[in-house]
Amino acid sequence: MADPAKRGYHHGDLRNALVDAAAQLAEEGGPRSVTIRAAARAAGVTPTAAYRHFESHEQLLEATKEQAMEQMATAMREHVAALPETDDPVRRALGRLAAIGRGYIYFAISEPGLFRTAFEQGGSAIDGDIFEKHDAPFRMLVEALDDLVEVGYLSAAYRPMAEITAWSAVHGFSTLVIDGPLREMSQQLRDAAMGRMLLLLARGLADSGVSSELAAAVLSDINPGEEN
Amino acid sequence: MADPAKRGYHHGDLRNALVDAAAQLAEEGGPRSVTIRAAARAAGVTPTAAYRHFESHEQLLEATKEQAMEQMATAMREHVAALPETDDPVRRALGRLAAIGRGYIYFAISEPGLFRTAFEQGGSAIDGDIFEKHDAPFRMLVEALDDLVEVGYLSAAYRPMAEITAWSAVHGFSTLVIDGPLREMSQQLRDAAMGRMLLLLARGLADSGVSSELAAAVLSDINPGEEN
DNA sequence: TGTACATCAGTGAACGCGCGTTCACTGATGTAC
DNA sequence: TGTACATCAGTGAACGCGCGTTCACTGATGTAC
Repeated sequence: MADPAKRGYHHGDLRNALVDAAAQLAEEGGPRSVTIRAAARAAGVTPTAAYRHFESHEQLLEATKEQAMEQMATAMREHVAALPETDDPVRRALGRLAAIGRGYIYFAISEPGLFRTAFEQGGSAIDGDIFEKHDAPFRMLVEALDDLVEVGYLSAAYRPMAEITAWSAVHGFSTLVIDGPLREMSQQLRDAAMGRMLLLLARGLADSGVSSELAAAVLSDINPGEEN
Repeated sequence: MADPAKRGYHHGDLRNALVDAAAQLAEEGGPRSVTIRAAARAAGVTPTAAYRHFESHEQLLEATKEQAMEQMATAMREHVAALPETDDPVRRALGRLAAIGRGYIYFAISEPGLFRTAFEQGGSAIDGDIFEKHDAPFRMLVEALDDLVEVGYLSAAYRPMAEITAWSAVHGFSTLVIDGPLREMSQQLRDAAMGRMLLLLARGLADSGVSSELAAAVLSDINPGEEN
């Protein structure tokens, strides 16, 4: 029954097959391409069959969004994991923040269809209290910022809502680059712009006692050109 | 012939009427709602008639985007114009940058459909050289940053590509708030978050010689609660 | 000032498309005995 | 181990929808004489 190789009249794992197909569609054509009919077609099944597993088109899209978000979180974690080791806790914390940002941006650039799908209007909101941090990528960001405080780089006075600023900058950069007016930038210029942005962000977060040369040093430490 | 009140068999100003109708549709339902048929319907005309003025649906959408962008530029200019006068050139320049950002964000919040339409995939790109600054809102930003250098707040070393950082932060904030996970934030929290973001941005841009208290002072000068 | 006529800006009907969704159905599966 | 049968997961045909676009057309406009 749980044998995925088995394909007969009963599919066995149609729900997952539909979501995978939908993610594939999203990857190629963004959220607009995610339709019940197309997903069913790709899964080799009648459109009606999809209604055994999803009540409506909206539910399929919702599931696809979640999958896209998971793929994004995975990509980000890989960036963090690839960070070179260091004994300096400030460098480590700052490097981690930058890696999170770069992971986010590179995912958007390499998988624009999935990125757009993940943030299509009406995803899960961070409701009411911002501290109910339930999304994986968001949680990573929160932890990185907490780390920066612990380590003495970010003063407690500037900590509140810092995740929103960091997130806004990185998210805005991503969307301007994939959909917006920065679309036709060369990769070289784009990487440079990203570096400047992460640097200004790090400077904005730095405690007054911290030299801004530190941020510049840490950020230039990490070679940004190895990806995509 | 140019009498707009005249409505007979010949409309007289159908192209503009169609774009206006399309903008109205965009305002209500975003770019997806902009269709030739719906615009023609709203203008009281047959779909076919639209083809006298636009070659395709895509052209109508393009014209609608431009209109949305113009409305946005107007809203931003109003924010800048409403700035209190001051003799301190640094305060003036910094205040102007913040007003531009607030204008951008408030437009997105009060006219999300138009905002989404303006930035729908495939707008006019800032091609090749970033210094071909042909978009009105973008030009405002460039000028504000140039001002900040002239006035001694932003050092020349951090000037290059600073517009991208500023734009990214403000744009990202806007989209996260209208479409993304910050959708359900209270207005109060949202305004506070925006204030923090503009403050961190101003700190990131500040020359090392400039006290970060200045940025805080300038930004809190401007009462952010009067709008929307 | 009047008229013939080219041009222009609309109409109305129709096409094919892919979509979401519903209906009555049927073949496959697994379980009770 | 075999069988009857309920349940489950599909099929296939059909619906109505709004869309972009094209066709042959016609009424209104403006201009040359």
